[in-house]
Amino acid sequence: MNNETIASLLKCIAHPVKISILSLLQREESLSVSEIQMMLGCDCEQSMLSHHLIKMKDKGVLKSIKQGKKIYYTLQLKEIAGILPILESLESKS
Amino acid sequence: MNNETIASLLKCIAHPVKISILSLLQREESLSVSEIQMMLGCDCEQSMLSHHLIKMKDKGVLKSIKQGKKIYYTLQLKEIAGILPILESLESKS
DNA sequence: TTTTCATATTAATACTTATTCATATATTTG
DNA sequence: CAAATATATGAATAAGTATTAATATGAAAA
Repeated sequence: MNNETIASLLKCIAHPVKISILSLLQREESLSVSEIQMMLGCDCEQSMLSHHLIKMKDKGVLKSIKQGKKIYYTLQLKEIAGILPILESLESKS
Repeated sequence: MNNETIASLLKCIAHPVKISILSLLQREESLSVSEIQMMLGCDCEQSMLSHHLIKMKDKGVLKSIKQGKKIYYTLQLKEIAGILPILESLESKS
């Protein structure tokens, strides 16, 4: 991946709610939108959440499959799982 | 680090030129602004570069020391060095 | 076959960030 | 001290992104 692409990927996930979503999907393999919403504890409204998910899907970070009226999202870029723990373990400075 | 802080850190480095700067500083330990500018091969103008460096310094990603009329920048958040290789080794999809 | 449930889409607005340009500051050199 | 060098600062504008609200779609249930 070149720097251009790396930057646009980071931009795409650089949002607190998106980070939370990624953490969830690291542990759960596959979750429906409404499950994610529950787990986020309503600090994200339906349409906002949908926007987040779709953007990450477009960038190839997530993928989704439809099952009945639900849509299940999964980590597609598994390597993301590698960078989150590094970040989480940092000392807070700002 | 909480998700809020992680997000703001990622946001801060999510820019192609900033990624390049970080790569350079991973290999070189310490570089002056003008050295960085040379190495970037003029796809970044003086004041733009200065803005980038200062923003990363403010977030604690870089630190700087002054020596004569030059200012040397160094990686402060060394752990960044851990996430770049992961990203660089990804297959390009967008 | 109408209602309900789960999610997506669109458009408008508000916010944030990037970029540029002009100028300022501090240090060294002649 | 004047000129040159290295970098920072600030303000203006442009460009991009987030947020919200209203509506649409599509599948299942009644």
